[in-house]
Amino acid sequence: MGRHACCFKQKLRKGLWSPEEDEKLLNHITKYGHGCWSSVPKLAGLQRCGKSCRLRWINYLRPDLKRGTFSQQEEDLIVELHAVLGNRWSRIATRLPGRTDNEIKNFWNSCVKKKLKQSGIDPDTHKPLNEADGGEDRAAGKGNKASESGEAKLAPPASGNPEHAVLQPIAPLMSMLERNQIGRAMAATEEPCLPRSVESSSLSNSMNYMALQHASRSSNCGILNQNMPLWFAQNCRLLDMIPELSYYNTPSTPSTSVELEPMPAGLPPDASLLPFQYFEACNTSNSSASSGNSSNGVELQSYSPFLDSGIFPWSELLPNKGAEIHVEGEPEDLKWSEYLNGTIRLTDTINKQSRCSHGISKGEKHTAIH
DNA sequence: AAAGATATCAACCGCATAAAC
DNA sequence: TGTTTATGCGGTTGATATCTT
Repeated sequence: MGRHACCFKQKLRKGLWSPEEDEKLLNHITKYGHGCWSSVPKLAGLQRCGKSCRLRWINYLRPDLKRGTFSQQEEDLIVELHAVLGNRWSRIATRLPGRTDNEIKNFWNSCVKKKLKQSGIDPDTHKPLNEADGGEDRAAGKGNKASESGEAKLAPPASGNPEHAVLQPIAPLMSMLERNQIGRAMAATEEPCLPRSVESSSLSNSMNYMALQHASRSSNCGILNQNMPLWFAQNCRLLDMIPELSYYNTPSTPSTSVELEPMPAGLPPDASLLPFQYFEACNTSNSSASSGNSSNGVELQSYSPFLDSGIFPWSELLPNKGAEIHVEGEPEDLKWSEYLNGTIRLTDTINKQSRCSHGISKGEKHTAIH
């Protein structure tokens, strides 16, 4: 279809919106809501197509828009979400209240991409550039189905050996990990949204890779410092809380594409909203780990490639394997130790996210109406 | 100060898909 | 069930602003 039917009508204005048009649209929607977009221009007295009105409202006139420059936290979040979701800007935008998909897309294309490249990271694959140039870059190139559909490809260094890891600055990712933002960002993900076919070992290696880089940096000499075991445990644990990442059920097959398991029967409809309930404690060898650890009658998956990739005795790093999660505290104040000790109440996190993404009122209406 | 290069961002285009008929 | 209409999304374009030479 492409162009909306109303766009074929004559005398429809195109291009930048005038202040008068903005006012008309704003007044109309404020009074009556938008209803059917195709009827909005007529009702509002505008010579625009409905599509154009919708876009103008969503990207500019909506009162809950944040505008302004992106904060470092937002930037970090975008990078990490892009690594998981790819170019699904609308999905990413749902994690950044007050930001539009268009805004994020522009920010990515004009700023973040460049920064990542300068840091030696391929913005498409989130891999080191020198690797992206290699054999695998065909996967990221044009004509690649996955690439075109916006699927992110997480593939860290081929070798999981820290000595072989190419240490590149990935400050945004690491700083976010350190601030627990992945967990919070992903906690409200509606459904497992990674492509069904993803290299699971790449995901795990990616995190290993990130961790190793962090380790290298934090020790200033490429040697793990004494805090690393905890750090590793924390982040690896966290990944299992992310439904997109925890949903793989083939922990040990290296470098093979795997099909995601379907949602287990009996899972509550919104179970994917409960990532923290949908994991157990990271010991893949213990297939009975789910027993006695099911929340809402759900048998929890046992999977953690991150912990069994062979670099570290991951499982040994995790205290309270299979700890039941319950809570007491505001998510913002969550500490890693709380994750590890199982003292987080997931619903708090989700409710918080929910509050953020709905009914956002900043009290500040943007003033950019020309 | 002027010209060209680069960055930014609003808006459009076309496709996919859901909903209505 | 097939067709038409409406909506949403991501890619792309073009105008404007800013920077560099």
